[in-house]
Amino acid sequence: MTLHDIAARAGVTRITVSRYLREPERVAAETAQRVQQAIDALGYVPNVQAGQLASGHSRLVAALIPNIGHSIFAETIQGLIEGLDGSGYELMLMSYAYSLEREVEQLRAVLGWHPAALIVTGRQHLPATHHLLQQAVAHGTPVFQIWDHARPKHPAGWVQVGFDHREVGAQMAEHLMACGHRALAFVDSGVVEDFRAHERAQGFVHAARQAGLVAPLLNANLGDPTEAGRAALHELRQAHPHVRAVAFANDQFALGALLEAQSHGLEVPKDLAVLGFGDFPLGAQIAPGLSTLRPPRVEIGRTTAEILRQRLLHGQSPTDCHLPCALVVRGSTAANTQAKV
Amino acid sequence: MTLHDIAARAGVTRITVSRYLREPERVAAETAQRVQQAIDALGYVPNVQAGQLASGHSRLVAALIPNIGHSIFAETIQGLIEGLDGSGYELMLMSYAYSLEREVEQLRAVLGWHPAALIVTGRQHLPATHHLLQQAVAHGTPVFQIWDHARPKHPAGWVQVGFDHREVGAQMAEHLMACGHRALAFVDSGVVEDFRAHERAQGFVHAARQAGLVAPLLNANLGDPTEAGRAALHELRQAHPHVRAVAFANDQFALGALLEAQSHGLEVPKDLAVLGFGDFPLGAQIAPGLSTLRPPRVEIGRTTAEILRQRLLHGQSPTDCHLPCALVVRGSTAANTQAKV
DNA sequence: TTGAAAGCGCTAACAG
DNA sequence: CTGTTAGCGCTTTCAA
Repeated sequence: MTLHDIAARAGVTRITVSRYLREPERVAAETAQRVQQAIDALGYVPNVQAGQLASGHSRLVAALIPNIGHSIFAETIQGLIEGLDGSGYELMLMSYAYSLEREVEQLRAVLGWHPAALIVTGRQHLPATHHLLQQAVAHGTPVFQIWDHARPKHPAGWVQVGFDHREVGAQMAEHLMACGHRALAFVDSGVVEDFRAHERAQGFVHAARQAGLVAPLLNANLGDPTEAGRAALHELRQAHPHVRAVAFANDQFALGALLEAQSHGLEVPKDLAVLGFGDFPLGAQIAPGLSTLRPPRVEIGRTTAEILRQRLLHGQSPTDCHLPCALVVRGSTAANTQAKV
Repeated sequence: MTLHDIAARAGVTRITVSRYLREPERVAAETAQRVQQAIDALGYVPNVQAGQLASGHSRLVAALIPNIGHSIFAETIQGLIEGLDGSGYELMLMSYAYSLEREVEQLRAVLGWHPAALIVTGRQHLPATHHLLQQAVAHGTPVFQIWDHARPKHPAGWVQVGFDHREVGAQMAEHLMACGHRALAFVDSGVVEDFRAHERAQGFVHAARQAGLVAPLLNANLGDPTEAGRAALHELRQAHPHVRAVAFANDQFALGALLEAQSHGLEVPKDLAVLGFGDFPLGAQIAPGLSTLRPPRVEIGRTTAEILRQRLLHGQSPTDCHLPCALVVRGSTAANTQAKV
């Protein structure tokens, strides 16, 4: 089923059908009608790949995501898809399970599809990845770095949509200090490639040091994150029994620690303040509610889609969008506080 | 950067380069080396779309998912991606937010890419969707229905990977009855298009009726599912105060209900047994642990990928894979029971 | 307003 | 083992 079949049935040539599909106003009304009838009758679906090959224009956007199973990224993807809906662009998703080697491979594979834009997560990649991205940019393909936003500003062609994770780490320390705490600690992710978690950790420790405090930094175990949070709290209480306020690289760790603390009879937040990151759904349901920083999960996807459309359709767009995290104070850091959302 | 450039640099013609890429053993070792050098030097990436157009073979798999944001589907996608990794096939993902109208549109859009296989969620679609899928099958494109498995068996070309949701509903009723309960109820999803939840509800009510019981059936509100679970329990206690065991369409509802029950001083499972579906991570962490049915989230993705590879590479494959749910008994239905996983 | 010719980058089939 | 010819389904440019 090709243009040819439609053309034959409508009594025109292929080019007229093609033109009707792309610029219907340039075809006589009466011809248009016959063509449309033929299309409907035969259930014609244009071959996108042939069209792209001939025109040199791609309608494909490729996104490289560390782990789609993580709900935090799943919502961003959902936002991306919704934002792209109706634009004519399709999304090709690659998930590399936090393996940077696989990221390069996936990038290589996807480049063969000649995507109109590339979306990558964060700023940290293997040199080979950077090299390929540079080439793509040089070739006119915009590259979006999402879930991150940091100075120094990247060169032209690159777009950042996200927030500064060091700054978020600092926000976390400042909130705990504002609650009156001086004995702080941070539990970082044990996944080496979770660079953004490490930046939050650094931001936290740095802010504490600025305030004259020394905040110990632990690494959570791999495996089930809630279990890891439990274990981390256990370890922390052995090694640093004086600590009264702990921030975690994510809410799952924090939740595990909260449950662990309670099961040992500690009162939260009186004996121990607990602060998470991510605003996962359950933090609002448990008692006490989990204080946390809420990243703009869906907004990152939607904004990226929006900038993408501007860029691809009109050639111009912002190169930069800072979407800050919101501090959500619940009971785990501030006694007698209503959920402030 | 095309085959031509590589060929020129290696002192051969395009076809030799093309052949080297696809059947390296059919090229002289010495030639192969020169070609490879040229490829490396110029950083050549073959144009997938041109190749597919010329060969008529597609290396694209399209998947239609109700909602990627739902972690339950996110893990299936992760499984799919992992299972497809290294096969040379790429995944194109479409999420239609449980809108069947959008599902048809997305299907239409993706058909233009001439995918090698289609993956759809469940068996229930608009007639237009069914029609298009039929056409695809008639054309030799296999269609996978995932997250569902039911008789009567579909015609050739279709593959089911999942489980029978009515059966799961029955399993839920049977577990509660085995715990000694006679006053049962089911809280179904309020999303009209969540057909699989409705099937679980029907299976539940049917199994209860077989046992001579009348189990009331409520619909949860839309919006935040944990809140909806809370509200549903409230409503249930007003309308059917005698009920002592409730099953829910998913764990989030169940969790909300569990928390609601506890906040009203009800003892779980003594005063009220609570059973969920999905085995979301938190059910194991809270006290009492949430009893639930665990669907093979990741396995559905992996198995689908496996069957897909068999089908696309060797032409033959099972047409059917039943992956049952596991009953996970924790404290919310059985007092003094260890988590049995 | 419509059509003819040429070609996008690659591969199939056959020939050498 | 390598090359030639033809063409995948569509779009571009130009001419009618």
